Amino acid sequence: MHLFEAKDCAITAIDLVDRLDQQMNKTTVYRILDRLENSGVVHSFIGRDGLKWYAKCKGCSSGHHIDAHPHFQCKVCGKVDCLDLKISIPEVKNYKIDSVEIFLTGKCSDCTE
Amino acid sequence: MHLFEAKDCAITAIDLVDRLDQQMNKTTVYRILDRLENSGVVHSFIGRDGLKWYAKCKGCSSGHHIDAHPHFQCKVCGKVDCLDLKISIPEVKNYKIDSVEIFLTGKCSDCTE
DNA sequence: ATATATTTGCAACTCAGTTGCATTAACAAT
DNA sequence: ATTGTTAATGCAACTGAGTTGCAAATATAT
Repeated sequence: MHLFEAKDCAITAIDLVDRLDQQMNKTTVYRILDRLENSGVVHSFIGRDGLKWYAKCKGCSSGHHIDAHPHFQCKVCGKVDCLDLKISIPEVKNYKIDSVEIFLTGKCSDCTE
Repeated sequence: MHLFEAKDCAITAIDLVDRLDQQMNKTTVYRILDRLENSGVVHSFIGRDGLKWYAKCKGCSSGHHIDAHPHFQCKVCGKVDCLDLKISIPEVKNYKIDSVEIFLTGKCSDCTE
């Protein structure tokens, strides 16, 4: 049932909806994604185009996602990867920081000729 | 004409559209924002809700925005600020990084009781 | 004054995501 | 097994930010 989250890189919600079109309804996909996110199986983030991306969690727990790992989108092929990289955000005066989201763009190795 | 970008913190596109409803058309606002962004006067980023935010640039040049400064949204009041903070992203093997976008959430000083 | 290019307004459209509601499936309890 | 209750699904209609096409208006140049 929830097995379809075995993708290694990130995927957009609509992409999943389209891919599962034969098997289940749009609404159902969105609802399952919500549930998976709340239970800490996947995490989501918003790309520069405003689309919602999903990727499976490694170090996240339900309720609190460790969002500190950056996401990288290749400008050429459009693929999005979770980078296994720890970025530390310094304390900022007057701001109590709860969550961190980092979105990088550039060129992935596949597209670097 | 372009003077309305004197806001100190960030503002959403729709918010601007609504605020300027009496003075100009929705489409015009979006087009002016596009132009302002391309000419390096403002920069834009996408919030967790998928909305487009705009804020005026300090160290950006047209064509290449210095996006390395983080944006912070207060979970209580919803306000978004540009933080004057330089985050360095380490080199990552197999990834050529062009742009960096950092979105933080938490509590701002106004909302910390 | 005429021609050309740029800017604006309006309406209709797009499309990712949501909502309401009826239907079905899952699971208990008697 | 049968009824009752809860959760999961499907479908259609909606929402709302952002876009597009095109005509009208303004500006700029010749």
